[in-house]
Amino acid sequence: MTEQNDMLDILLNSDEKLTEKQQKILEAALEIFAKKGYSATSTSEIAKKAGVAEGTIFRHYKTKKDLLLSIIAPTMAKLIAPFVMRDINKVLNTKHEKYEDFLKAMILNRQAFLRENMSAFRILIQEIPFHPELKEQFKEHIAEKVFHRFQHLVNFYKEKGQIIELPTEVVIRFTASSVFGYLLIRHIFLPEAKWDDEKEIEMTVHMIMNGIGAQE
Amino acid sequence: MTEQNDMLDILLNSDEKLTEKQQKILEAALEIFAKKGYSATSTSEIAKKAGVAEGTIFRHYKTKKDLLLSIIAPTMAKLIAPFVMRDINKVLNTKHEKYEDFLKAMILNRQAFLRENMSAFRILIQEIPFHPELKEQFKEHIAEKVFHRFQHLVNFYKEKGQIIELPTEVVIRFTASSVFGYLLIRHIFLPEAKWDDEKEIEMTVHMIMNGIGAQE
Amino acid sequence: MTEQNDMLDILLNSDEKLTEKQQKILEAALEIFAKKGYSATSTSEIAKKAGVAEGTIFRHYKTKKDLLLSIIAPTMAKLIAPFVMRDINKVLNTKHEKYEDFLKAMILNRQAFLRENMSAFRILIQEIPFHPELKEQFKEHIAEKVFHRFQHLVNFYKEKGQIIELPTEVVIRFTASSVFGYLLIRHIFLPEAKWDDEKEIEMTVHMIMNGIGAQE
Amino acid sequence: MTEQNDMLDILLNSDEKLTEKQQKILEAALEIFAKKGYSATSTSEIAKKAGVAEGTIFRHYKTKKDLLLSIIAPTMAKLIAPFVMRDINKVLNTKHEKYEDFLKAMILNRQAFLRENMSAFRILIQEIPFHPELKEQFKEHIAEKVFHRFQHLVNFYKEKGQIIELPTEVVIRFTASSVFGYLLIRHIFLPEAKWDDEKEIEMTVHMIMNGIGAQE
DNA sequence: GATGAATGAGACTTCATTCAT
DNA sequence: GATGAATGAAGTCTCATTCAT
Repeated sequence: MTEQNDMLDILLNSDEKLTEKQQKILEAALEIFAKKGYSATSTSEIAKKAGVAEGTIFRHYKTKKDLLLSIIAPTMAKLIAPFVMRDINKVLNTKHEKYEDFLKAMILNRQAFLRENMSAFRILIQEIPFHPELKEQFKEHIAEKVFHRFQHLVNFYKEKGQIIELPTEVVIRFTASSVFGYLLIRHIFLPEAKWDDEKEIEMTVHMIMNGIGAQE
Repeated sequence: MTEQNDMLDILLNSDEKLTEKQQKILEAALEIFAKKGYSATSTSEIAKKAGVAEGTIFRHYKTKKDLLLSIIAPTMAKLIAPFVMRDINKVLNTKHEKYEDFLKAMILNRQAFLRENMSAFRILIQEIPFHPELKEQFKEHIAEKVFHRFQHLVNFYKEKGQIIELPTEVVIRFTASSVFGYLLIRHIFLPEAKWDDEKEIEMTVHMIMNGIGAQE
Repeated sequence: MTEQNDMLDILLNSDEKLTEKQQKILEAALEIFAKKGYSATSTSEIAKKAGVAEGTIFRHYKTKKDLLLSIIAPTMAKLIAPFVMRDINKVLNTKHEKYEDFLKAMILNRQAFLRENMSAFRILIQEIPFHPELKEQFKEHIAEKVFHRFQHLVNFYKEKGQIIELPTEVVIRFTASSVFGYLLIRHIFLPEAKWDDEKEIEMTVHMIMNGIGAQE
Repeated sequence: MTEQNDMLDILLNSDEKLTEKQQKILEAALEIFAKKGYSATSTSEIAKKAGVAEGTIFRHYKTKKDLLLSIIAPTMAKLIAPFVMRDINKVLNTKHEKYEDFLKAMILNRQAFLRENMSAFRILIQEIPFHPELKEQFKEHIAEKVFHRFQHLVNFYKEKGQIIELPTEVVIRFTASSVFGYLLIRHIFLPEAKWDDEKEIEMTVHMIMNGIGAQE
């Protein structure tokens, strides 16, 4: 309960109550962190791009790291929101009769999120390796929750006879790999190529289902 | 020819002709770069860990970036070596009757490499996003070569009727995602877990083959 | 016009709008550069003498060279100011009936300047040989302008029959050599000797006039 | 006596007994010191240009400063040689009936020297201001000797009635200024211009003689 | 709340010099 | 005699952060 409320807090509070300057700072940091990495970015550079004085940054964020967290924390939360908040966003719930349909819905939903949060997402995956606290936080609060939810889901579809008898974690890993593989290539490595998203997702889900689906 | 010789040069020259101190420097840099990232690592820290004077680093590597490249360049080369040097390493060649067998051989081969070059590999994937020249170099010299080789391979097995009629790049993406997904989780995210590699690879290849294999 | 305004800008802006610390830095740099030369002077030494943190220097002057230029540029400008700004400073204009009078006025005027800007002048002549851009700037923007003005002046007095028929540039070189010779020995080589400036200038001008003056 | 022998030593020893490497080092240092100044020149740069190892420099010259002195000391000596060694080089002796002839001979003689020792001469005048010992050495051992010799000369011609009644030091300063003025412009400031040396010297001497010569 | 001058620690790098080979 | 790897002090410059205005 409390945790979910924490999450809600983060989700609802972020992007609100922000001074215009604060907004500018966040935007500038977002852009530069994503491009050059946290360590290689100087606060003076952020200040310049944000059009504020150097001191102003530290009025709103006690330290440079604080600024990083102000970007990463809400992004983490939003990234996994659909998997955690069961009553709010029903898009990904077990309403779907088929694992296939669930996958499609999930990919579309998260792809939409990615599209609007590319920079923040980049920062998230680029910085996590360098900040043990972030890594820990990610594992404990994020990865495991999503993983558990997925376990339930996969088991659910297994019982329905839609997924073959492989260890659940293997199924999850395979599914996740295929999905992330597509999303990363699509949005990070070759974002400027022309993509027929619908068809690509279709094929991806198709291969996944072939890979782990039970013969009907 | 020349390109292959370049590659050979890099592969054979590296790790040789190195002063003892130089070796120490490389090892120290390798370790710290991997853990904290290039930008967050100071040359004084490297010097201390290597047990040399800070000036000594710059006798061997003109700049800090030079030191980074001295680690990354050979790693890139070795990483893709089996895909590029057709006559030397036959492990991955089309001698394999089945795509399945090829996949297994490749995974085992590259997994062995990863095991011995984890730190360098981490640095490679962690730093590429922050260094446009590296990114470019990676795309042009590395990714495309490997990709082309894979195209030939996949087409070869397609003609043999072992792979279903999906766009070649989709097949490659799917295969690569599944394989990298396994390797990353296995070696980067959860390296300390106990893994039955043989079985995991077995299952991974199995799922891939289900996903894209033609029904016999 | 524009050029004259540039010059005016430099002349009027310099020494104004300066922080107290900035002023201190300039003074310290001035003194040490003059004594030890630009290259042999360290920024830490300047900081210490100026009583500021070393970082403060670089807040005001992007580089050490910048600091040098902040000293040299205005000095160059002021040095030749009377020769360039015809309407402002009439001291050296052709109001003088005789070349002799013009010379005396000029020497006195520039000697006063030198007295108050010895260090900067030293730096100017000591550093120009080592900085090609300065040399170029000096030649193009300074030397030529002054030279042209002198050509007009000498021609003017030639037409008046006060100067014998030698090539104008030879007359200028001779005059300049004699004047600079006096000023350098007086202020640079033997500044601590006792000088009767009025008499020395009298004799110098006398010799110059004998050297190039027409017999009346 | 001893002093003259010292001088002789320097003159005769220099350029002899030099290893090939040593010669190379001297040449390299000469060139770079002249261009960039002593302080801004690194020993490694000299080593590179000389084609020797860094250590080799310090085998021959205990310190970098030693290397500088090895260039400057003989140059100083040679520069004033004709004024000091009365019996060896008679070119500039009082054999000349007229001050005018003496001047011409002297200018030609020293101009020849300058032409062959430009770099060393540049270093001499560029570095003296920054090295108090050099300045002292120059004043005591060089300037004064030459000055005294000149005093005798000027007095000699004064007595002959060839020079007007001005203080001897004024005459010397005026003569020296005119001569150096010519030589500096000719060889340092505008060396690439086309010069009719004979005519220029003619005019220069002419002006000097007008300036200080007695009417016959 | 916002500014930007000031800071001092520490970043990368260069340097003159030494010394084992 | 020559080398060049090694050094550590010192060089220039950047940085995150503070604080008086």
